[in-house]
Amino acid sequence: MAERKREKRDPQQRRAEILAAAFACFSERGFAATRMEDVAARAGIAKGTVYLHFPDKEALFTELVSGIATPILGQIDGLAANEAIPPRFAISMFYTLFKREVLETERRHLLRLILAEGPMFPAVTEFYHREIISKGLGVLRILLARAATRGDLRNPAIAEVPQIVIAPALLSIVWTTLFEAYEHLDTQNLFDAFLETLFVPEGGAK
Amino acid sequence: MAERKREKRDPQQRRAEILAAAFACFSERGFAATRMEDVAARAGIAKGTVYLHFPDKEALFTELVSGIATPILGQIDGLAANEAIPPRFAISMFYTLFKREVLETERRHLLRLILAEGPMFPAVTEFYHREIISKGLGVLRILLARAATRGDLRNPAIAEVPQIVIAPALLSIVWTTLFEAYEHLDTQNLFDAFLETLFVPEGGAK
DNA sequence: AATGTTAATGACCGACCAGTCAGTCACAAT
DNA sequence: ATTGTGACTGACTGGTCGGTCATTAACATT
Repeated sequence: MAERKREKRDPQQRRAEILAAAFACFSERGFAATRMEDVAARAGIAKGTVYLHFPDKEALFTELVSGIATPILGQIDGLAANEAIPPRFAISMFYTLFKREVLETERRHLLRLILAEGPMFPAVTEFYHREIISKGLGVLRILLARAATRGDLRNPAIAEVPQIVIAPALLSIVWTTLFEAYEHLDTQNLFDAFLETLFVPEGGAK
Repeated sequence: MAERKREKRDPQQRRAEILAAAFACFSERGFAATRMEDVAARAGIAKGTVYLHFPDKEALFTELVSGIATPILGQIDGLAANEAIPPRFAISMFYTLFKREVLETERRHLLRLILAEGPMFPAVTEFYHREIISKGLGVLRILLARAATRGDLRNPAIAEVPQIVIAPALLSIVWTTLFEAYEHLDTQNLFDAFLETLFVPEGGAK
């Protein structure tokens, strides 16, 4: 039954398969509860093979969470570059991007993983702060400052606390991965209502 | 050295000591990484003794997280009861209460625990949604509706998404327990700026 | 003082699992 | 066909830890 034949692979491809399997396992069971054998089985290989590609469980985990994040980076700071884009539109795009690329994909589990396992892996937390949070806040700071000078913000003071923009995104992640089963949250509505609260209504800007 | 003598105790007190020790251990290392022996040692007793008070590790954990939350409940819905209290003030008090009773105490670790271990313990998640989140949202819904009819809200539509009010609180928990070491977040400022954004400025109300 | 009662102890058991490594097999080179 | 290479395998090891229980100590009763 399901006789698994030995099969050589391109190392890159094998690596990717292991990472994909590891992602699935870690996502649904957490770091501690995931067994290396589970990962191997999911990747369709033997346990020992995993160790040909990653030194140990922790390395597999950290490489995984670091690797998945990087691709998103490019998209983010593209938003601040073009000064012609109205700040409100840019932040709206930020939410849309977040929704489409994270919240509604398997990547949302990655974020939960970082929230959950972060304290156990300071290196991962530090990496995320440096590469994602810090850069994201930088972009938001620019956008909010621009919005403030244009008179687009109902409360210009929030330009000093760009974390506020992240708050609904964080909430949506936590809600959908914890409470969605008990009570639905309309994230689109959440983001829309929040944007409408931050920015003065249409026609209010000069 | 430190010869530990046998010592009988009032069962209630012993229980409380074990729960306190368990809270400390689970908070700082998570469920999986905490050993029952750690808990026992921290409580100053032998491992077997823990099992005289709790059937197993999981029961200890769930009882712990359920038990600590309950006391906060009373304070919360006191805020909605009195109609004379202006909604803005009530929500401001909500943040103050949250800051003083959760964010700046050891209880903040409890919240992180639920975020982190929640998916592993559906019973706990369900309990929290039912007893805390759901009730809290109910109160917020009332307060926001009241504020909307008084014309206090810059964007009345948020009365339909009370989760928005929770978002900054959630962010503050996650930030302080994950990123505070790398970048400070002034939570008072966060809450103040957010309140100022939600509500029309002084004198704007009727 | 002797006896009974019960909380407390910690050595022990067995399940579990990260990581290893001697051996195997697919494929390439000759 | 034969041989060499190294990716792959999975039984095994060493250690860990949740949970048990025979024993012991503290206290109560007589």
